[in-house]
Amino acid sequence: MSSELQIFNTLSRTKEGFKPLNHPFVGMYVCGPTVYGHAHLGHARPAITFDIVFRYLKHLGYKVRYVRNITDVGHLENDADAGEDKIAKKARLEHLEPMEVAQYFTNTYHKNMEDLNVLPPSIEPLASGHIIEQIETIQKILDAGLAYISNGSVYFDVKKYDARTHQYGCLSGRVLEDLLSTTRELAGQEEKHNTADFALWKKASPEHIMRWKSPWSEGFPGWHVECTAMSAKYLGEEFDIHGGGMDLLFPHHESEIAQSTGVSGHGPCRYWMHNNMITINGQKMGKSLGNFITLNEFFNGEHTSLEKAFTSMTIRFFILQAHYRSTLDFSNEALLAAEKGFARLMEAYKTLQTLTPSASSSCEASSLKGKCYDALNDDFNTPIVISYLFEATRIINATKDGKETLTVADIDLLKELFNTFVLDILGLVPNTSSDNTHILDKIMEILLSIRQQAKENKDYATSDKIRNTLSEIGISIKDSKEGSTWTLS
RNA sequence: GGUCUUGUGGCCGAGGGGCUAGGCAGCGGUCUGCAAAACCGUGUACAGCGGUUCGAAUCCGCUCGAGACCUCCA
Repeated sequence: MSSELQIFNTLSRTKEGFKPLNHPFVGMYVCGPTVYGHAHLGHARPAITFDIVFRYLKHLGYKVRYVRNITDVGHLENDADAGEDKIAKKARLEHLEPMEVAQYFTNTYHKNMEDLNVLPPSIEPLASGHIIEQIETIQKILDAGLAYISNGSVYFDVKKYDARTHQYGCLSGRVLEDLLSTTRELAGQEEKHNTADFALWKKASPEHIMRWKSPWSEGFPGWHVECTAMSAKYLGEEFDIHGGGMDLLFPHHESEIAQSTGVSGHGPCRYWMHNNMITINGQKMGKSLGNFITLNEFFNGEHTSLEKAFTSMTIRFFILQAHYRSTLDFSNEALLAAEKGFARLMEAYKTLQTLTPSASSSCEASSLKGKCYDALNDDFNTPIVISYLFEATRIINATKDGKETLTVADIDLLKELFNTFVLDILGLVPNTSSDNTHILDKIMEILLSIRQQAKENKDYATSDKIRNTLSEIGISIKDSKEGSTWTLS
């Protein structure tokens, strides 16, 4: 490859060459889901974005430790139940143990991720399993004089922190004075010195069921400490990449920087990466807006705004067709287009295995590999990679039709291109129907030979009946000079 | 109101001072019993108005539109 990996760092708002702190090791932390609901399309974006980062860094030979947390405690709700944990609320409504709810949605999240071919992270720590570490982190911030205790709760003193020229707002581009004047007044804020201060520890109200003992009160950790405590525990006080959705930029990641700096004197990582949002009718798909479609609904088609079910690979391909820092607008039409495009790509992969080599190549296939590396090195530009893969697709199809020729070496090069980029790095795999594939293969072989016989006898009623009936159950037949092939849609 | 981002052909989306992005859809053809697929050909696209420049979709300014964050959110 001719270029080096460049990563867009939110902190500097520029692309920077990637240099790991301890070559060849790379530490990466990504904010995972809060497990109080089914994962929706929005959740698939960071998962797939950082799956690509994870896969590509490993492909480049780095030894990556990828930590992605599960938030099963600590997020406050902004409604009548203020102060009550989201997970606890759901549990009370359904008469379940909070941990039962968390476990249930963790399980479905894992299933969804597996379907999307998202590799599991190296470590997936639970917030509830790291209360002690969070208490220790809070204590260190108190010792540094950057937090105060108020009525059993502990708050981060943003003004004091900022006064030490640490610049609260360096990541999100905010100015503390503006924050102090624009932060909305909410109920239960009288414990804070300033509205911009954020909770490190919250004293639990009597009805709050998720609670732990601490030096300050029986309660639960605040919104942002878990990531600071767990990333430091598994990746050290400074690591390479911290990722998450753009909506977490402020206040979550800004506060993480403040907490880390309070503990160690510097921010937690070298590179901050943020994926953009998936929109629906131009608006962010999110829980609070109620305009989200869960991944399960995509897979089974049971949602009013979906015309049909879509496979997990269509979703993955759809997401990879846009750059991770751009918004991506969902619509049936866009997804249908992704579905067809993906099918064409996978069809070419299949065709590639059956190509007959020639003595010379009539087209230029050898430069594609380098171009794909260049695209990935340019801040993981997957849409550009895909455009080159379609160029390869055109060459493959034309060669099959006898309009272009390829040498054995070039065919091998294209096979390597597909194996490396499509399968390994982009993580796109052919849709598989079941474990009975080989049986299906045999049955189809028989059906196609009967149909061929019928065609030769000009018994088109029979041949069409076979084709149409198969089409109804999702198997499409393609006829060519060499015979008929079939695909599962 | 503050901070940040953004406006590309019917749709989704790259790119980003002079070089065809790509996919889907459409149209015309080749092939085919028919269809599908595949292949070939096919598009006055860069919100508007000014400015800088030999040259702007790309840089700058203004106008208009959209979004994100400021409150849990991927």
